[in-house]
Amino acid sequence: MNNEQPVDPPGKNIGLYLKSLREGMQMSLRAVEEATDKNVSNAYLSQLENGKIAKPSPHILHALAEVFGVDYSKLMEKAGYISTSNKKNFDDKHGRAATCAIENLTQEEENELLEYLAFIRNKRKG
Amino acid sequence: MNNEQPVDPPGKNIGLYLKSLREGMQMSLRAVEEATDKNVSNAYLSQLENGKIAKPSPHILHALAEVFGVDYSKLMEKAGYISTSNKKNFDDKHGRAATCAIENLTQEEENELLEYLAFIRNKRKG
DNA sequence: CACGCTTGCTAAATATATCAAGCATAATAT
DNA sequence: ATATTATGCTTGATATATTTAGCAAGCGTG
Repeated sequence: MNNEQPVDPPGKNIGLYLKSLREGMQMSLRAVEEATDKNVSNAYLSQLENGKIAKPSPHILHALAEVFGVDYSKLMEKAGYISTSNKKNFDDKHGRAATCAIENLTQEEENELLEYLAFIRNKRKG
Repeated sequence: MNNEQPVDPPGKNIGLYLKSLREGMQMSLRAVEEATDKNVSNAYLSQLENGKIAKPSPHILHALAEVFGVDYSKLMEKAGYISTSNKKNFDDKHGRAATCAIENLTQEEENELLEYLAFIRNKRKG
């Protein structure tokens, strides 16, 4: 049996994720550096986004999570610090639905996203 | 008001905690090393216990948590990766409806939604 | 005592995260 | 056109995590 993993290069997952977050916010690398109060250098963020960092420290992830307004635990997961089973421990221990990938939404945001999701799904058909 | 923190020396808290755990289990440093499948060397554990390590990687903490049968998040907290306020975030942030209505996204959809979310959040700031 | 073995620890070596500085190119202003 | 700036990226340096090898003290046994 061929058991090869999709061979995610070590930090590729979180890298692309962080990049999409930053670009979504239309922030430059240096803007993020500023926003984190210099806690994350632009150089480092670049390497991070391009999958050149294997194990970024939680402090870094925490700073970025705050800037991007996403869940710390989400970044920890993408960084490989919380396997899915672990995530269950982290999150679900206090009774939260572990299945949703986009977390930390206000009700309003959730509504808007649902609307947008409908839109892009529809668009695809045509 | 006297606001002094107990000035915990960097790794002292978790060090003593780990040591008490290990001794409680009556395991030698090398026994723990074995139990973690060599994921944590005895030498490193020694330094850890004696407060000589500032930021042990979550992987290490995870391995130890399993051996000692304690909560990963507990160790993460002792290591300073989850401040008490963060812990609240970690655990009960989703007190807000655990109903995440946005589920079953393709990777592509997720990325698009994240981008859009970033956009509307940014827009809001004005 | 001498021998093997265990234990906690440390020193030297290696690996990796992180940063400051700088490069190249594209955009923008003068 | 040219100077200025913004942006993404690479590089060289430093700090620190983590490992391998090894020491010194203790312990039981022949």
